Amino acid sequence: MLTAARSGGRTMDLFAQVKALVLDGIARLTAAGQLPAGLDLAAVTVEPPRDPAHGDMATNAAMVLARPARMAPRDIAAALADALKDAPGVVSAEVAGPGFLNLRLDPAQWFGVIPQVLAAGSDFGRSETGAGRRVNVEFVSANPTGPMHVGHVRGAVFGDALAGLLAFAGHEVTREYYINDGGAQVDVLARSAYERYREACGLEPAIAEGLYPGDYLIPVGEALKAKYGDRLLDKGEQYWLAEVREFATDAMMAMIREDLAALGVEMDHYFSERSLYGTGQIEAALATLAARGLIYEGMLEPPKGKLPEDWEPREQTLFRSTAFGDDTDRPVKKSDGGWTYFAPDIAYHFNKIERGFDELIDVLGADHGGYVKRMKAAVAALSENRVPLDVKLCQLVRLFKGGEPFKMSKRAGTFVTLRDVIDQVGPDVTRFVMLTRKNDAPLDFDFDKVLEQSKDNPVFYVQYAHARAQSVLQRAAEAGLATDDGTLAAADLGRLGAPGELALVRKIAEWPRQVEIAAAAHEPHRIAFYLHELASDFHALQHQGKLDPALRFIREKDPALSHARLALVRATQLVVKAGLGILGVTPMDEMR
RNA sequence: GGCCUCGUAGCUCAGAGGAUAGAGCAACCGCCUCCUAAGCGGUAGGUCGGCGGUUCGAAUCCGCCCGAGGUCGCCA
Repeated sequence: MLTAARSGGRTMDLFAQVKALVLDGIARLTAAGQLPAGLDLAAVTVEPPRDPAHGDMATNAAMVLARPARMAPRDIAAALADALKDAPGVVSAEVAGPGFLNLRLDPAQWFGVIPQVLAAGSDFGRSETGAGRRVNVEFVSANPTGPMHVGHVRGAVFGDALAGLLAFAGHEVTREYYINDGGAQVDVLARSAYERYREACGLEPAIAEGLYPGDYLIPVGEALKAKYGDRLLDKGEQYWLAEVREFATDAMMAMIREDLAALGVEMDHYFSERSLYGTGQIEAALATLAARGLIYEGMLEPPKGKLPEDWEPREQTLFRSTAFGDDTDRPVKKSDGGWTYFAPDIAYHFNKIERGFDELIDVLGADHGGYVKRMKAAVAALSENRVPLDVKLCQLVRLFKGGEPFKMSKRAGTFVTLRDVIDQVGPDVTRFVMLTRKNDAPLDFDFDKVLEQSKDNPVFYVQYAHARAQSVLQRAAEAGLATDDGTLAAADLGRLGAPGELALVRKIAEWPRQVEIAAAAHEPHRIAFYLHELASDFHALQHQGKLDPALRFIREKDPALSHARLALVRATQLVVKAGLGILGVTPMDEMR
């Protein structure tokens, strides 16, 4: 069974295979009457034990089944051990602790992963768990009123890596950007651009308080002059506002797309908030809710504690989000009759649902935390609980330089844009560092430390593993050894078995499992941490060769052994490459 | 005051309900005639914020406190 390592052309997870063995063992015990029928096996897991001394894999089956089976856990474990001890690939099965069953595998099972990796290349670890599921990942969605600043970078990187991760796990993924071009902020943008237009026409710009003062609007003003000449001068706002707004918004979006491209992010779809207005889509979404009795005219309780100064009770149009777990119902109309931000957002999510996505993910800044419940409520209501919405909140990035906090201030001109970051440290470093923390933990970003070329810097540590593998393969080729994947895949892996080699191949074998765990949890940072561990095992093994030449990868007098070890090196490199690929980081072949 | 996120080694952080809680940095002790020392090994370091509860088993799930940040009708 364990040698049937592939299924449907895709590599299978060794842990999944062993779990299948365990489940098969349970089935045989059940058939033999040693276990009652109808047991729920959902909680049975097969995992690498924390302590390697406990064996290769451990299952909790006996402890999970003890209560429903009304048996002592160690008795179940003993029976299961007996059923599994002769299973193919299993060397021993021992009962331990409160009822763990520790399994030891023939090392050949572990090393058998290597040819799978070589055959699949950097596709090794791709999963089918998401097959047939369409996921929409909405991220960045920065207001189209200026260039992207550093605060947007984390969300951009996180969303893109999450999308890559889900795609690797078999989902059909759409990366989407919601353009907030429907609110008052784009009118402000238009007025700001208009002043720059006046400036381009030789007049003194009047950039009042509240307008956007940034230099990036100067070329927009010049472009407006090129397009309109002086036709917009001395005209009332109603004359030019809509046109200038569209022109400026387009210019801002062009700039943002360039920013994203510099970071290596490419969206599949840009969705304009404005396109929801005047097309009946907001009304239709709210009508859908109204038809379910979820829209009503009513009065809201004032918030607890300190009241806003201008609070006065008012009847307004409300969405009954409390029916879906929100703390209070939420207004969809402002007092002037216009929509609140929430209304088009409801329509936008309704649109996503109607496009047929099976799952929605919104990546937002932590300051939007208060928005999560109502949006989940809206999606649950609109999809009748069919489509889950997961909202991932990204915490702040704290900037440092040389260990000192880096104060940002628009006024002082120390406003840090995404471009500033990319220009200084490059997209690969930026991306990797942003992914070395959970999304909901704050992150420190030190311009000096992230560029440090040492093991203290996880980016270089992982990159170096890839480069070092490349260097070893290069050396081998220079020594006259064949290093193509076909030759390596055919190597006699029975020659492997040193402790460091086993540790490394075990880590490689964990890759498909890590992908599935990370994808299920929507946590790309797990990939970054896994890569660091993999790199560590590889660097350690490489170092063994320094202490004992017999353990070097390249043994010129023993080509067969060299090929086996080079196969391991190459497999490591391919997994590093695959992992970096998910994170959107370019693997380096050389780092001198 | 309500809600959200967080609280793990001196520091920065991992940790799908599993066994004696891990990694990096900092500290201390070592390792290059050598496939990249841009690296590797060892020592030391903990009432997992606190108290209860659920469970065979809790850093993990639930409740209540304490602390940090965010947020709270007509901003997006």
